[in-house]
Amino acid sequence: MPRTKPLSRRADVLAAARNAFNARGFAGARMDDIAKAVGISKAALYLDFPSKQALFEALITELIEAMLPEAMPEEFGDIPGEVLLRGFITVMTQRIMQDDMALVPRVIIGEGINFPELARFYHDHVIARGLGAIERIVAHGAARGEFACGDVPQAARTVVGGVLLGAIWKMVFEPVGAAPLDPTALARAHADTILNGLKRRKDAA
Amino acid sequence: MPRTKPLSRRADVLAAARNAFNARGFAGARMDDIAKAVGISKAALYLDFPSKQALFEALITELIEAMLPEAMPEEFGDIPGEVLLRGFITVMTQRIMQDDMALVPRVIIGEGINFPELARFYHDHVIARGLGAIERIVAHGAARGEFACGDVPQAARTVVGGVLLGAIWKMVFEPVGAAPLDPTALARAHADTILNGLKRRKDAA
DNA sequence: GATTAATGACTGACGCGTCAGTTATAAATC
DNA sequence: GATTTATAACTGACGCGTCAGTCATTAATC
Repeated sequence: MPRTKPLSRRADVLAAARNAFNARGFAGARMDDIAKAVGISKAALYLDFPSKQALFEALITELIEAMLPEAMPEEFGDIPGEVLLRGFITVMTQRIMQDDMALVPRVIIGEGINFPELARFYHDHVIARGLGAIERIVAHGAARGEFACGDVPQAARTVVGGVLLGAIWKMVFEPVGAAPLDPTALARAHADTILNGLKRRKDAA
Repeated sequence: MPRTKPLSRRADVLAAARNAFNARGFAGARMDDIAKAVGISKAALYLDFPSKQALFEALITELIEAMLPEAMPEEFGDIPGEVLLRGFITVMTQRIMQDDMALVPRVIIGEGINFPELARFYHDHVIARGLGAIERIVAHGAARGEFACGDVPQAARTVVGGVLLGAIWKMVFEPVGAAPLDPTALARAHADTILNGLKRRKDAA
């Protein structure tokens, strides 16, 4: 009927797809429902996306790209490692627990077997880059004499693990009754634990 | 009177189901394939399990129950908190990264939306109990003057997060090319980071 | 009237679950 | 121990609903 297609429609479709895949998973989501949510027919979806899988991959890829950390500076200069690490944890936590982003890790974990390219993409662009950034921060702190760390790569995994658990908590356990986690409080406490450790310090904190 | 069915068959079916759900997810797994793997007809499956969903739920529930930690002692006595925590992290990591167990967290995360009872069951019996045990250990260490911790519940999440990341790494990222993680090394380094923190200690470690 | 956006109706494939019918075995009977 | 009977275990084939993807057609615009 109408001839001009609104430029915003691709975004509308992706938003509806996000809701559908979020609520039912890839297999459970129906193209008809996505179309209905946008207010168009299912056939019109296929004018924008060649298949359900393509729509899903486009959605997740765009979400991942929107979540990517901006490039970190080459040199950290005089900034203390503690400041850098706290900042990184805070930003990462806030980003990954944002309402419209938290589904990404869950989807990657849940559907990664059926969509290995997505899992690899997420690993290469989010996980590996996040780990790399943390490793650089820790190395920077060690060079300044602030930090002492035996296994930097694994310490970076400890950092990422706590953040990831925040997203999983929000998406998997809160819906079934677990107490909500506040991203800010989580980030601060997580950073505290990782920086100071559990063992009592006889030196000044 | 009638012919008797082998007692081991239920276990065979569950093993085949584990392979199928592991490889293709709930929606992707086919009852026919599971039956074929066991060497019986699909209809025979329905003599043991009333539906695909029931089979899936039985499998995951039994896996969770097999993974449950034995009850912890009421009192920790004179055992140092560091020893308890290292031991707990090691056991937890080894258990969750075992070949036939690692699919459980992935499945809970991935299909939890469609199976809220399973998500709740896993939360209540694995996550909450694990967190509780860690909190008790940390509180024990704090009472002995070994530990100092501002936010015990969140510190427990930092511990669990690193372990969970190990399982996710193994199930999601290793299949797409990431370097394998050794559970023992992971557990030790994770415990090191959490106990000592990244900041250099002026006191003796 | 040519072109393009859009759709409702349709199809093909797939896979869960079912059922009428068969087979194997244990017990009862001779 | 041979024969019959009873019955649980098992199967092949198929019904049925669902849903991704297609197509003939309509309507708007130029």
